[in-house]
Amino acid sequence: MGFEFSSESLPTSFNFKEASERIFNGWVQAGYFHGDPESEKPHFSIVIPPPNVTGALHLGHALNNTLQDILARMKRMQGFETLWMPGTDHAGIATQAVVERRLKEEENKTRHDLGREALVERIWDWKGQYEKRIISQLKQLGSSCDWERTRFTLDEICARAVRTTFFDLFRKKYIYRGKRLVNWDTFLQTAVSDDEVFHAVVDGHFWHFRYPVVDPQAGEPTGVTVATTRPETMLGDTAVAVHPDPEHALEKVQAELELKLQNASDDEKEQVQQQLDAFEQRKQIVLPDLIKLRDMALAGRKLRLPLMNREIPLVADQWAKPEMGSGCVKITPAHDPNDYEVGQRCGLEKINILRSDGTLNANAGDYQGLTIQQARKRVVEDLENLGLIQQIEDREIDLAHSDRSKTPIEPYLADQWFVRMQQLAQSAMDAVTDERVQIFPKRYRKGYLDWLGEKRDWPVSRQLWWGHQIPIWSYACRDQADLDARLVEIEGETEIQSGTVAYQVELTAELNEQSRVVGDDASDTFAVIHVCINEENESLQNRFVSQGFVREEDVLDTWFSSALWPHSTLGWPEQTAELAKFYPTSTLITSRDIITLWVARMVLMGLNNMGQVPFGEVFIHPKILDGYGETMSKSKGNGVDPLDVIEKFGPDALRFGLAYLTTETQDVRMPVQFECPHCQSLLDQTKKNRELPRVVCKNCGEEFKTQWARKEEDLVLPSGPVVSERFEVARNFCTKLWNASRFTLLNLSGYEAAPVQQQQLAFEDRWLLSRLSSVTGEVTKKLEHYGYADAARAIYDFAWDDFCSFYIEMTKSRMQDEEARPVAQRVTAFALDQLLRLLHPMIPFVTEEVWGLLSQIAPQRGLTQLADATDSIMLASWPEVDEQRIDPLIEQQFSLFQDVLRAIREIRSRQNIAPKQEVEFSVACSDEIVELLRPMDGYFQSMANARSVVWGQSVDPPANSANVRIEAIEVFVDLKNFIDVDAEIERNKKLLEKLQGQVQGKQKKLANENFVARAPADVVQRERDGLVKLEEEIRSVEKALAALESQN
RNA sequence: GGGCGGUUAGCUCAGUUGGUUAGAGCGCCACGUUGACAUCGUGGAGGUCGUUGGUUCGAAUCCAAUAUCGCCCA
Repeated sequence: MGFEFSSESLPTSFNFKEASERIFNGWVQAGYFHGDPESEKPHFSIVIPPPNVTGALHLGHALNNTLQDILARMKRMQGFETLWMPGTDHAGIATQAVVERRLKEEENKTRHDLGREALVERIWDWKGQYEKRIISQLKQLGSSCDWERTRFTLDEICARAVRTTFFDLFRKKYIYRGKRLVNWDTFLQTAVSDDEVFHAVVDGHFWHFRYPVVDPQAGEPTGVTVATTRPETMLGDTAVAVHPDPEHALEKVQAELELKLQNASDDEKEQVQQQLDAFEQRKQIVLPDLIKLRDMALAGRKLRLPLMNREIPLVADQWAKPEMGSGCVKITPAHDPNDYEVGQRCGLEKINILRSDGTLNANAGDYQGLTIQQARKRVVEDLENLGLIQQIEDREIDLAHSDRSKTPIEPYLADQWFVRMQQLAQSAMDAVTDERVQIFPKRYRKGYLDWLGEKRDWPVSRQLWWGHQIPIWSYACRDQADLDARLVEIEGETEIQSGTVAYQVELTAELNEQSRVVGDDASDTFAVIHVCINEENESLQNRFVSQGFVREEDVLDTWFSSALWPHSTLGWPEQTAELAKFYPTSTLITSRDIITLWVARMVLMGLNNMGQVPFGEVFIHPKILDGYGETMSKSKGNGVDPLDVIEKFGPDALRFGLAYLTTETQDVRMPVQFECPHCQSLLDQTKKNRELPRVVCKNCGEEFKTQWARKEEDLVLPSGPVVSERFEVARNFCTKLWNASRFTLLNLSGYEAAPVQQQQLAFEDRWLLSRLSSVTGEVTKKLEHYGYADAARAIYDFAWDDFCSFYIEMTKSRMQDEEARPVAQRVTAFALDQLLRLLHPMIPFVTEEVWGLLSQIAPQRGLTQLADATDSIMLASWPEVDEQRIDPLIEQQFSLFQDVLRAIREIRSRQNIAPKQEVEFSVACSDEIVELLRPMDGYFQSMANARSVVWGQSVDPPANSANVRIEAIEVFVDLKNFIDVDAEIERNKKLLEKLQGQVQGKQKKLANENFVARAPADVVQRERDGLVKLEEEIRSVEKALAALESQN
């Protein structure tokens, strides 16, 4: 006892720099983040979407993890045994590409110079560095992950899960090998997935050339014209296509144009008409030939492919667009995705002309060994010499580039392992359809279901060294006898019999039947035996190798291991206590761009391996865009580093700011600024200055460097971090909370805990407790349904407006009153206690700090039941709604008080009355309202420096007065000494005008027979009542106006 | 080309089942600093809800078309 805080001991803002690490380490050391599988409590578990180890975290990660942490912290307080499983992802291609690029830049070496083992070792080094950095970032954010359990998708536990899964799928015949057209990065010599490809428009050409018809009949065209942006691909052409029904196809296009003409505005009409005329003209010329060619195609006629001098068929296929070019199109199935489809439909050969390094192979004949660029030039020259080039157009081409190497992508036919999706996809669709997995917001269901509905087999091979190497050993058999002999041998293996090894036979003839690929490695293989081993077993593997089996070099798609994340991290395939306790996990929080790549695959793998969905709910959160609506990225220079935000505003502000922005429908636009290192002012980032190596501060004129600084003279400048002022709101809120807490702590001297009787409560106490209960309910409900922004707003408004602006202001006088003080202290301490708990999930650091301070001076708190404060706010229970305390009547009455107070303040302000100058006011209102408001007299004094004179039904306004009317209450402020009569007249006139406008609107509405007859009775009545009130109001304004004018 | 979402105050966003002449924060303007807080307080100005058409007694809200921006898929 006797302890008290002095204003000197409490600074006026929370020093997060000093406190954050101390507080966080305290939590870790106490083991509060640890999920106990032996616990009896119900579980709440969540797996982190593992950030990839390519680089540091950005603001999107900060958002993603803040949202998870908010839930985890709330659930812990609600009494759930909570596990938030952390970890990182190896991100195969992305990480390998980064390391390879550095290797090239710094040592001018390729991966082949280093070899597989050494490269992988380097990538592990990289991973070590970045994983550390990422985890440190997550911790600075306050993430309450169970750090002792941190996993990595390539660690031993995850590797075992991958191996077990792959073996299982292989045994079930869900894994098979096939050919597939992939996006080939000739620089990195690997396939890249579609989402690792970006498109860029480049200047190019469109070459038109002519293929002669073999033995043309009389009246037939002697050749066809085709066009391409990649002339060298003609070496791999296996057909030319013409539309099967050119007449109808053209009619359709014409009909569309005519429709467009009908609907076109006058400006556009002319243009559309021109298009239509040109179209008709073309049709006259092209159509007869196309019909002939179509007939020739159906008759099985051939063309002669120049340079290669081979015959290729003319085929009928809808891919040929009769309205474009000549209406015919060359088909290169092995080097174009659309042509590949045509090849499949028409049973064409697929001739691969490329080697993996981007040079041409033996199938390219004389052009073998050239690069693509060289071959392009030569092919064009040679065709030119043959007189077969008809036209060369300049054209902008949309060209696919590899995101990793920034070089153009070549479509390339490669051996790939696939996962058969038929059953797996169906199971994942069913899980969402029958709501075992619920996706929020609901609109994302459609994309998930549509994508899975295609049931496209999943190509899982990646031509990389960084990843889970595919556990398959293959043996190529020369002939049937060889195969038979091998099979006998294999069948004899004990491991085959015991089921730890499985095998498949791939007959080359069957494979060719499916894809008919002509490659440069065409061998005399008769069949291939693939063996898969269920777990790492060196001696067994060596045995197969000694028998001539060769291990598959490729590794698995990263998503294969991520797909197992919810159960692999818990120890599967081992039946661990963690798995039993925490699987299925409760929810998954992620971003929308990986719903298909990741979420869908986790569902189907979870079902396959565990027989249960991996999570019951999925929440898809917004994306963070910059002020121009562009996604943030380092390459644009508009990326905000969460650590810069933490440095400037603190972790709580970062978190609260992000939660405050997480609405259901919107992505988040976040205008970005540079922070000047010289004067700390913020400079708006523009599309221009975000690309500069140095920027001049508009405020102080000094220069600072950006991430683009390379030159010596730029590098010496101090750097200006990229931040966003959108976090100011949250930072100010944290400071506000801190200061409200500071006030409370300073006023708790002599606090003694004791139960508070209902009748001891002051009017404002009951009001605050009522509001607190409502807000508790709202915040809880919103957070439980991912309504982060709503929850943040509700608690923000309550803390700032209700608690600070009203409750604390009102307790100031009670705190000075010996008699009223104890109850005021108890209620304030309780309210602050509850407020801290509600805020803790969003702003954990400042709430923990205040919690500790509050517990020093008020170690026991409560209204009816006293309880000792827990050591940490993390151990405190989540506030419960006390229905008994919700009192709508009190809230309504309180808002009347607020209205009157606001009216007095408004009059003071518009009359420019100095705050120190006391005013007198009178209130005209019913007796009931007098009853209610009179006890608040002192608060009008303390909060508006106003003294009441008369209350009641018949109040004569003072001669010199200003008035405000609120519903049935009219407030008059006596202005004896300081009235600005003209201003007051002006204001009343303006008000009168507005009111008259409103009356007219209502009168018009009520005069409308349709409205009166058809609108619901209560709506009509409301209009009538409103009209009466307005008319009363007008009368009082007119009265006031008359009084004022008589003064003048 | 298909799907999804956005378009409300200078900026960033709310706006529940259609029902008084649309809200918040920031910014702006005015006034204010001897104790919780200038990272603050009090007050004020500011928008007719992208456009067009429709449904309705009544539309920011429902429907259709259209413009524009973003994302995903092809």
